[in-house]
Amino acid sequence: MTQTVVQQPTSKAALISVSLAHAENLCRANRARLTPIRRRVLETLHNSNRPLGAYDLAAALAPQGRRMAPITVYRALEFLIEQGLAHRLASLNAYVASSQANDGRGTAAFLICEACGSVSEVSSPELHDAVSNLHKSHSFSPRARLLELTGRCAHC
Amino acid sequence: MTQTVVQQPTSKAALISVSLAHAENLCRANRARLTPIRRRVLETLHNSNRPLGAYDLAAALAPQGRRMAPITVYRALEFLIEQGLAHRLASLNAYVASSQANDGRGTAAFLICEACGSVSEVSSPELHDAVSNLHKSHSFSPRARLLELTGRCAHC
DNA sequence: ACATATATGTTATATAGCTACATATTTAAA
DNA sequence: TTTAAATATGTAGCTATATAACATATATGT
Ligand SMILES: [Zn+2]
Ligand SMILES: [Zn+2]
Ligand SMILES: [Zn+2]
Ligand SMILES: [Zn+2]
Repeated sequence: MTQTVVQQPTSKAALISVSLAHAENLCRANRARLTPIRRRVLETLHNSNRPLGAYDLAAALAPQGRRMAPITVYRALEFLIEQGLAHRLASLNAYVASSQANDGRGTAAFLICEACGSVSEVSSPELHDAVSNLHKSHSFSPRARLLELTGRCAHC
Repeated sequence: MTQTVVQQPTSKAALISVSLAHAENLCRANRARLTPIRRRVLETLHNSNRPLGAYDLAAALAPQGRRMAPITVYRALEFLIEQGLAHRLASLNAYVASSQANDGRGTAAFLICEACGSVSEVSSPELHDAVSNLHKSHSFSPRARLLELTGRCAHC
């Protein structure tokens, strides 16, 4: 009996369309509106293999030579970040799409490669606990966490 | 036999002068030059009970109405950060003097209170290990760590 | 005293993010 | 299904943060 090995849809395009579908669902569930502009910003972030600045996005989202008004991009980013669909990297003044892989795994950190510019979102229960204990031991009520580690990735 | 309880020099002014003396020693050891400008920037940071922006420093360091050239402040900050005497808080675009208390205790994090603006530099071996393991498990060579936790402090 | 490296002064510019207010679109109520 | 309210976008100008480029001054080592 022969077995057919089906190629899983792991191409970049396929992964992105999965992410966008997830975003649609999430927003529907939250009664939040993933408008065309917001969707295009998210899509552009997913299509990029490195973080994009707000003005990069503004340029990417307008036709040749022109550029979308920066405020429009900032408003879309604010929405996406609120929904947990994107992150701001404070050390780069740039933005990335959230990785599905890290959903609901608690405290996430970003590994930022200075050589190739790539960023990966990672987490560990150990890290989550350490941060959590740090809060507790200082009676600090957390709202936002910013964990960015800069250096060289495995490949560089 | 009577015992004289000597008041320890724990006033703010005394603590600051200890910190500045430490800075002098450190720079001497590193053959780095703690020039008057750099020293004044560091002193101003120590005198503040909250982080200061570069332009705040520029205003504070020039006589009434005038302001030091921003680039001068940025150059001084760059020096202080290189020497480990100050930190940049990326989530605030602001700067703080390093706490002596955290010297050589590995990875430090900052607890930033949104209500009162205070910042404390904290650490734990647990946090240090968690970050360290995260690096290792992703074959990532770290250079800089950015750990900022925003919320409400014990007092607020 | 000289040469070199380091630090500061001066001016202009780049980059990032936001305010204010008008218009359009969507949603919910009447 | 009008109407009203809430939400989103357009447009213009502005504020805040950070750096580039080049000249001058000061310190350091020979
Ligand atoms: Zn995420
Ligand atoms: Zn890399
Ligand atoms: Zn420190
Ligand atoms: Zn507080």
